[in-house]
Amino acid sequence: MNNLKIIYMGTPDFSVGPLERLIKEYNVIAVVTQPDKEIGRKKEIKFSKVKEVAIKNNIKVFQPEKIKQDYNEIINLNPDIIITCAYGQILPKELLDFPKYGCINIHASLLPKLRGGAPIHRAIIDGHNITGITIMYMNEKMDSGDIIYQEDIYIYDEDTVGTLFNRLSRLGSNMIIKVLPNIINGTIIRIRQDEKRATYAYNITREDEHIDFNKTSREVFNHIRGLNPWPVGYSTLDNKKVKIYESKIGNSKKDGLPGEIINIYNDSIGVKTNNGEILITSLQFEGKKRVSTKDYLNGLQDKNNIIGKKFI
RNA sequence: CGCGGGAUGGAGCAGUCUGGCAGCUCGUUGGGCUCAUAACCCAAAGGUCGCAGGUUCAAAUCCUGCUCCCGCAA
Repeated sequence: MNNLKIIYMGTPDFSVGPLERLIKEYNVIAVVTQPDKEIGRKKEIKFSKVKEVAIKNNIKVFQPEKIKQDYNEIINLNPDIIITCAYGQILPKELLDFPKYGCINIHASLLPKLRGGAPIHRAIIDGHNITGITIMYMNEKMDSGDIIYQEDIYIYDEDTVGTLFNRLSRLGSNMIIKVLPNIINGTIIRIRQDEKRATYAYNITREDEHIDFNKTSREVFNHIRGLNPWPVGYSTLDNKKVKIYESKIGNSKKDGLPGEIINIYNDSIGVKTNNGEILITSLQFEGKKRVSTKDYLNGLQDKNNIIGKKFI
């Protein structure tokens, strides 16, 4: 089994856990990840964690701009199986058909629900109580191949994308190790996805990051934690962009327009929503650092004059 | 050289334009009040004002250079 030649494809931090486990127990001959991107104000080029792990373990790294055209090097390595995890590109048919044991994907949702690039964010934003990991065969359509194995996990109110990310990454790592022997010896059952029950988790756009206080308190709460710690939801106050990191559901019945600040508490500000109040407990104004709402309030000359101001 | 904001006791900020005693809201410590308190009252400690140089009788404040942090855009 240690002779099994695995090629691993993944890009974000989420992909690191499974990669490390596979390196430990199998023969990963190459890692494929998205091309390096310029990051930040200074346009520094930063390697992804996946790339760093590969380099540290002396594993070859490929970063094709378009794997649809640029896959010969991968085939030349003659992999027995390709395992992907949030790689970010669709593999061409030639590649899908090549490995003896196929191409396997680790996806962070209970397929056919939440196909696409942002399943963890969408699971929280959409208010799901349960999500999980699906290990599946890949085909030419995004996340629609036959299911091999699934495990589920609860989503708690305390969860953010960050915490859920960690748990799902660990779960995915364990699951691929658990199920890989069965894939090799052919003792798994392929289950076709029910297309009628398919839903989609598209990548988060700029517009998706805008917090809409016309929604219910619960929806706003889910929206905020569904974007934390990345990319973080935002709104606008006094013509300044404000990122909103954390919130709680409030219970004030005060009247007001959605987005209006209706209460000031010790460590939060109460903002009117469609059906009540949301308490903002951690935020960041443009040009400033992230602060707790308590610190923000401490810095104001007159706390009370923010009452009635409106998040837009 | 992509655009912009910022650095002031442990935290968040005001003061900079117009140079003149280091200030506010918290936190910390001590004391008081209270059946009690995260509430209230009194007091104290705590700052090379990011770094380096310049102008001035005098610089947080004006001038020059630098470092670090952040928002946008990509």
